[in-house]
Amino acid sequence: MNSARHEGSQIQPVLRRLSAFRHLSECGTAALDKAIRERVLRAGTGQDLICEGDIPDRVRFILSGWLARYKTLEDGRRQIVNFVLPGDACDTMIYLLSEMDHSIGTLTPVVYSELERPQFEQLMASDKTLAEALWCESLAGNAIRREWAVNMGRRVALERVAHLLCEIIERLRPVGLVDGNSCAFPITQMDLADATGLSAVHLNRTLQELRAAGLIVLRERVLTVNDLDALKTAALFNPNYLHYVH
Amino acid sequence: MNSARHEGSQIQPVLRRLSAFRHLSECGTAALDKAIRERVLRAGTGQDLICEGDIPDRVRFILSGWLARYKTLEDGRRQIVNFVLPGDACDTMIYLLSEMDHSIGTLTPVVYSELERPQFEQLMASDKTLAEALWCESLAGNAIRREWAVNMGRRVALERVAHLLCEIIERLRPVGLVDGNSCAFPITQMDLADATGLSAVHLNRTLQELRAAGLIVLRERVLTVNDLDALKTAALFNPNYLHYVH
DNA sequence: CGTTTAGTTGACCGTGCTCAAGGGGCGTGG
DNA sequence: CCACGCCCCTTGAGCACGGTCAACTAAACG
Repeated sequence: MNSARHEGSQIQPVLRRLSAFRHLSECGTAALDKAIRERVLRAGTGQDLICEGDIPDRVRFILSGWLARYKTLEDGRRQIVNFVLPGDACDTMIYLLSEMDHSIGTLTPVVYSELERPQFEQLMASDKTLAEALWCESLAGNAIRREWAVNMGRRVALERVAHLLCEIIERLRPVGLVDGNSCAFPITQMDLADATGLSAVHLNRTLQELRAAGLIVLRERVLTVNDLDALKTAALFNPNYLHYVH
Repeated sequence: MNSARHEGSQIQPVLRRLSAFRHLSECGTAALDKAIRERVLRAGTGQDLICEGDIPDRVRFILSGWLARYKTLEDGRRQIVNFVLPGDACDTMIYLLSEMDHSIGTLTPVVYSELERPQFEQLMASDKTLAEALWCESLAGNAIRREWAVNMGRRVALERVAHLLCEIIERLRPVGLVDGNSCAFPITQMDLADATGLSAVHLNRTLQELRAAGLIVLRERVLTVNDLDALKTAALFNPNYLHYVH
């Protein structure tokens, strides 16, 4: 997370992520670049960018760090319904809704850019491929949520955790955050538990099972997967739902 | 399901559903009406409108009947990731993606309208409030999927089934398919099980628990809920995620 | 009238949860 | 510099929620 020092140059993840959906024209790239640099902010771990019940009036792009969309039940049970990773947008057109139905909070220190509605609409109007890429990003987010429903409804704990790890790796790869077989993995087991619908205790045991099977190495906030195909097989992972074109 | 006899007049559900998000102008209503009547089709129970892997090239509006979005794992486990009810669209802008990541199949006989991409884009361009309503519909579908993640991850069987029933009622109500305390409920327990991530046996027992508690009456394909507030309390149901404006 | 599909019930079992305790790393304050 | 507290991870024991397998009934259907 050393991005804070030169945040102006940290648009890379967004460009790389959107490029996974559409080849961006120079004009679109320039417009995006300019809009994002306009207002770069940062937040520490455990802060909410926006809460359930708030009125959404702006769109954000994540430049570095991990966040979670989550909902909390009255009695405290928390469910993470999506991770938000560098390059992701949250959310295209969200200001059309009158109220947030979930919260978005940081799991690590985060650097992000904020666009007010008029700026964002201007951006969408500036370039057709850029607009399409943003729509695709939104549709792909939808698809991820569908896959999570399958994950929680029909996969057992081991498959479920393996699947989530495969997804994270395949989402980090196009934004350049996977180095060989490893990637930074800055979140806690509690976060993973809340994302998989498991208890923290059982999540811990499931990770140990994955380690014992030689499928993952996870320590000191670094995830290493030496045989990704084996992990994908264990997870029944099919990457089609990520909708990358290249 | 007697809609087949006079399908030309069955645009009501779509109008009513979109009106829940934005007041539609006369011009928008007329354009929508015209576009939908152009090509009305029907399908029997158990047919797929589109399958995982297919290339999406058109948008559909459901005029009557229930469908499910679902995914199937290699070993046959099925998960319904969403119900598609009368008035729903599937899906705004879907043709931007190169391949379907899930299937959409009928659970009952269905009457629907199909729009090719150019027609749909023309429709979106014809009226601003209509376009916004369609976007809201899409964003609300997103929100429903988030709530499902909470449902499957953090609610126990009884709460989970109760929550799904509350959601269905609150989605059927604005399209005029709730009559007093009752609505047609044309799907099987197997479908409900696949939607809640439960086994068919346990779903059956959970329904009986809800019946024994006096929370629901479900027989002969009709669901009656005499005390909806009690059911909502049991489900920890908060309707904010449906994003209805009126 | 036979066959299929949907719903129901029982018995048994296993995955994953709860409760509880303890260890290690790290930051903070005395 | 050390003590303390906090957060995160780990482990054990017991149990319950929900799954699996199997049989049976009732209704729908051809």
